[in-house]
Formats: sequence, structure tokens, C-alpha cells
Amino acid sequence: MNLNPRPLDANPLAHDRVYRQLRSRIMHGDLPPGHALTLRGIGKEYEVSMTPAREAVRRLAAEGALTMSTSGRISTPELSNERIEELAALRALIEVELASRALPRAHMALIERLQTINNTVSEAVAHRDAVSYIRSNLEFHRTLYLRAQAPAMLAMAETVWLQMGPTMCALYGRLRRTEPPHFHKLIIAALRAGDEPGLRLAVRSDVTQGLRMLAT
Amino acid sequence: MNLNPRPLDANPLAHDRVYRQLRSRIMHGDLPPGHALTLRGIGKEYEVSMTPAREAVRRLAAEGALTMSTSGRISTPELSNERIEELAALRALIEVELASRALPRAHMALIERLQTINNTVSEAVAHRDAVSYIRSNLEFHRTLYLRAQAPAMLAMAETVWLQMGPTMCALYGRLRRTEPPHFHKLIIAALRAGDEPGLRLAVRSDVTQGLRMLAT
DNA sequence: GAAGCGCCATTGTGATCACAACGGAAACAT
DNA sequence: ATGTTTCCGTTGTGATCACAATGGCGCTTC
Repeated sequence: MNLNPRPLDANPLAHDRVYRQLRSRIMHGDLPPGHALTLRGIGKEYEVSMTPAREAVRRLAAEGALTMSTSGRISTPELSNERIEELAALRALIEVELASRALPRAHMALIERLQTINNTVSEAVAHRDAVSYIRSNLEFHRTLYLRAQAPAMLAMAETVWLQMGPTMCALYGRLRRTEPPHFHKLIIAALRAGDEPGLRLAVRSDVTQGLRMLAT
Repeated sequence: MNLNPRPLDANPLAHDRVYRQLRSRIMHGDLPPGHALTLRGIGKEYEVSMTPAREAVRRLAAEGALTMSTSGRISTPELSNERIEELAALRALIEVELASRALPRAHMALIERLQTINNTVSEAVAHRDAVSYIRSNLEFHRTLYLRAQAPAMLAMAETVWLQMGPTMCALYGRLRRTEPPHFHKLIIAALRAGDEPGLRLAVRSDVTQGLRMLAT
């Protein structure tokens, strides 16, 4: 019998560890757009050789989280306004569907968890903590969408988040206003009421609102 | 001045060449679901070492075109019915949007090209040529969506096609009926008439029709 | 005949190295 | 001062190798 020789939650593979840590940094806005990376630099930072670093970079590049110049140089993407609009439209399409699918499965415990996460979002906004804001905002959305039981769709949504990570970094770095997350409250209210059209509108508004700030 | 030392359309990089050829084979249904691949086998087939083969495989795995077992074994994905339903829903969401964005830019030359491609689709169906059918069907959709000028959305749509490639292979391999592509004609008619709601419905129907056949 | 067991060829992983191309800066010329 | 050229350090690419884990196959046993 297979006595679980590998603890699935603690994968020791180097390339996977590098991938996950880099991905987290990019998605959460640690790296500004156009930031250059090198395979040897990544390898040194995570104490691995070039090989796993290359695999992690290649994987992230395939997801659009990193771009490679024609000569192979690695950097975070600098998105054009047209591409930002596209990604926002994709967020709206996919996340509205995910929210809609999560609605019938949303019970009280989930709504309370969202409430708690949203308090963290509010605190982050009040303290002008950009990193904490991005992280808790994504956690809010992911917690809701996990209930949709649609892993392929969720993966697509996360890919879009990943691509927008550096741009979000640049945005919230120069953002000074402190606004409470109004649309999150609408989302929670629609969930409580079981109001599907209202939920779709609230999610769409929340996603689109971010776009307006990104338009340069 | 830079005298274009590298012809961009003839990239000699080995890993990219392997990636493109494998991707094409997968998307066009050359490989059945669950088909196993090995790095050394790929390297031998394309006359490269394991390193470029690994990069190509890693990239395809990141796009969902290949799956890797916990021990790293490589194979084409065997999709569950739930995942097929998800992917079909994603196709509907994204492709309807792409078609809608292409509509205002669709001029007569494009419609005639679609007509020509659709004739090839019909011939493939009549001859029960599964490979030709999948290829020309994808070309039909891609030709339309290219007009949307939305590369990020098109990339997402192609990623979904890629994930469904092996499943389509299994489906059309055992499909015996010969049906003319009815919804393609509706799409062309809606394009001619500038009928946006009709176009959305036709694209959604065309995508969903495939799902019904895939449901086991 | 079927289930359990052990062995070994096969496979992915990661490190290292040689190499060619790129990019930036310094040096030069105008 | 500006534009050009040269040059070298840096970077990605691909090949090769050692290694550990895996999984299939044949053998054993009941």
C-alpha cells in the first residue's frame, strides 16, 4: 500500500517553491512594472541553481505574469491602456459568473467570513497600506469565488489578477485617497438577500471601479 | 541602427519550436486524453536535449494543455464532466464578447473569408475528417475573433481550446454523424445584418452545441 | 488463478558548464 | 556637446551528468 511517501502540502520541489513565492510577490504588487529579473539573481535569492529558476520564470511567463524580450530578458509587464481595459473586461466577465455560481451555495458562515475580510480591507485603506489592501482585497474575492466550485474559472481569474499585479503596485503606490470599499458592502448585501442581478451588478461595479483609477 | 539581426518570424530557439509544434498537435486533437509523454522522448522526436523539452512541457502545463502527476509524469489531461462544463462556459463568456467586439469592425472581406473557411469545415464534416474539422473550425473562430483587436482575450480563448484539445480528439474520433455547421451560418448571417444580439446568441449556441456532444 | 511483493529500467529533477548574443558604458570622433 | 563605435561583463540557452523516486513487470505465494 502507498503510505503517502510525499506530504502533498509540503512539496520539496525547488522550482515549485520558487514559482509560488515569485507568483505571490507579483500578484500582491511587490514588483513594479518593468522591473527586471535575472535567472542567476533569482537562483541566488532562493538558493537554487539556474535550472529551477528558469522553470519558475517560464511558467510565470506562460501565465502572463512576466514578459520576456526577444533576447530573453525577463521583466514584469508594463501594460498598455488597451490591455488594461481588456483585462478588466475579462475580470468582469469571469468574476460575475463566479459570483453568480457561488450565490446558491453561499451560507451564513461564508458571508461572515467575507465581512471579516472586508474589515481588514477597510483597515488597510484607512492606514494607506497598499500591500495589505491588495492582499486582503484579493482574499475577499477568492473566498467568494471558491464557493462557486469552478476551479478552471477561478484559475483564469487568478491569471488575470497575476497579470495586473505590477500595474496595481504602481497604482496604489501613488494613490493617496482613502475610500471605504463601497461595492464590497453591496456584494455582501446582495449575498444576504439572495439577489442575483444585484450581485452581478455589484461585482461588475467593483471590478470596473478599479479600471477607472488605472486609466492614465 | 539595428538592422534587424533576427527575423522575428523565424525564431531559431529550440524550446520555442518544440513548444509550438507540441501546442499545435494538442490543440488540433492529435493526442488522445491521458496520452503519456516523456522528456527524453520529446527531445528525441524534435532532436533536442531534455532541457528545451522540459521548458516546452512546463509552458504547456502552465496553460493546462498538459498535466503532471505528483511524481512529475507528463500526460494530456483527462477532463471530468464538471471541468468540461466549466471550459464550455468560459468559451461562451469569452467568445461571445470577442464576437461582439469584432462585429463593428467586420467588413465584407472578412465575412467572405469566413464563408470560405466554413466551406472547408463543411467538407471536413462530409468526409468525416476529424483533424481537418477541428483545424478549420478553430480557424473560423480565430479569424473572426482576430478582428476584435483584443489579444489578451484571444489568448484566453485559445488557452481554453488548448485544454479541450485531447477531449475533442476523443470525441470526434468516435463521432459518426455528419452535420453541416448550422450555427456557423447563423454567425455569418448575423455579421452581415449587423445583428449584435443575434451574433451573441449564435456564438453561444455554437459553443454550447459542442458541449452537448461531449457530455458522456 | 489472483493478490502481494520486490527488483530494475525508466523518468523527472537539479547542478554545472560552454557558448553566443545582448546591452550598457566608456572611449573616440565630429 | 552630441552622436558613434568598440568592448567586455552579464544574461539566457542548451547539453550533459548524477541522483532519487517512481511505476511496471515478473516472481512468489496462497
